Amino acid sequence: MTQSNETTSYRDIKETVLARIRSGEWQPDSLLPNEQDLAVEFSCTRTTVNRAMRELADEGFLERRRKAGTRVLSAPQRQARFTIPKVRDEVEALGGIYRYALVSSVAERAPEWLCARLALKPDQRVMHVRCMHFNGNTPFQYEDRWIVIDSVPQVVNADFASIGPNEWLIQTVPFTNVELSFLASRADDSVAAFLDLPIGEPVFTGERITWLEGEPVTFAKMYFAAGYRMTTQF
Amino acid sequence: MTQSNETTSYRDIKETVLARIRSGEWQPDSLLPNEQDLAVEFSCTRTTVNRAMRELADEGFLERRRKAGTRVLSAPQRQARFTIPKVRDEVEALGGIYRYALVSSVAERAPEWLCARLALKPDQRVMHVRCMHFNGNTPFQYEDRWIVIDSVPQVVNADFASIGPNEWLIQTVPFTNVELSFLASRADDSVAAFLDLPIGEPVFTGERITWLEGEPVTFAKMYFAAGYRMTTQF
DNA sequence: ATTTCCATTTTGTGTAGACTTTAAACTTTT
DNA sequence: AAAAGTTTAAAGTCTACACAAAATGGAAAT
Repeated sequence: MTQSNETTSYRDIKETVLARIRSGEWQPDSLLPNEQDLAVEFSCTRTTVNRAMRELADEGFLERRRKAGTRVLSAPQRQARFTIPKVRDEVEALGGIYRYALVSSVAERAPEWLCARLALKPDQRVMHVRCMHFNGNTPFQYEDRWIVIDSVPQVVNADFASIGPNEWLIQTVPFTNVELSFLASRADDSVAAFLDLPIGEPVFTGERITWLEGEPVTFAKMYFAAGYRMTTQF
Repeated sequence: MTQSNETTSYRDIKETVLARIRSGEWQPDSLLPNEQDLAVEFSCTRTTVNRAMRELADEGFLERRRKAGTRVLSAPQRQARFTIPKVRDEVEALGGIYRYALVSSVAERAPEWLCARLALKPDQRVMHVRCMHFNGNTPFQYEDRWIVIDSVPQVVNADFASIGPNEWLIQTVPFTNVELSFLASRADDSVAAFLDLPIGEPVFTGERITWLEGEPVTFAKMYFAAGYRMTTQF
């Protein structure tokens, strides 16, 4: 059969299902008709229904289990998707001019807390890079980063005066796993100085750990300037 | 033809493609073979290749355009997905015992800043609910929330002494749009008192605005206890 | 009453093929 | 050249059907 312009598409099905959930016709926890029945109702194939339902499940509205069927999630486990842009893009999206400055770049023995955090051997060496990201002349982010030399030997030759460690890493090593955290920390004297804040001021802070096939690659702390907020819509 | 146990599945294709990207075989910005050719290479149908590539594009690794083909994204626009659990679930996931306490619940005229934030008419009335969420006896989150009465008339009869406003809203009104922000704020005297912190301490703070088909429903500020961090892995 | 095992149901994924939509690339006209 | 129209390649989506895999619910065995 051919796909006429009156076909029910998987998009239509998604919308209809969502509408039924919102209207209360399909209550939370209730079991939905199976795919075959829905295919009949929407007069399309099961394949099309399957795609619609699969996507709704991916998006966190439904829960599906073989044999058990599909049910409406009671607490719509809606997930916020935060895009993690590169600082440069973030600044430029604000209409600002991105500027980068290296503060320091030293090879050193990994401090104890870092060994614990990344499961490093006691004497492993790391490259410790500190740098600033500006929006024009205004501090935007202060970055404090450690890169595991054993995992990325080329790092000893990298020129972090001309390129930020994040951009360098992205184009140099791939990664397979990331752990990303956000928290509120207080500005210690160096953070305060770099971000031009009073000491003790609240600072929105990100921490990022990156691995490549189980090998720790880098740990970064990112301190954002006053007033920063991370926002998403869905 | 039937699906033997030696079939290449869309998962295999995804893995292979990712591996090729990581190994550098397929450079950023380079154009990939078209679906038909890949189907031949993987000896499967185009349908299967399509699913693999579509998902990789959804996940932010590829960019696809009709006629133009599929290319590797240079800056893998990886998105972090934070699940936004209900406080109760979050506390229970920590192995704690969730306890809830109402602080106050008053109907009032929306303050000016809120009118601006939610695009309310000057004299619209809102229900102002303040409450605490505990992990055992330890403060976990202080919630300061406003609910637009015109959008949710039933709210005037809700008993927020026995159920938290968030749980009540979830089971009462659906929503279509959400804006969620996170920031670091400083504890003012009331936040400090509720969370048992010194005044001025950094507090990880969430703000959530919810709409139903364009109508503003609620604005919530969530102040998290000291040491809170929001984490995700991918 | 409890555990083990099995049939059955429901989703998951694949094949094969066709039509649709988009937009890049080419061609013609102005 | 620049604009407008045309061709065409690639992804997007649907049909129709088949077999696979999981897990539930009940039957059988302990």
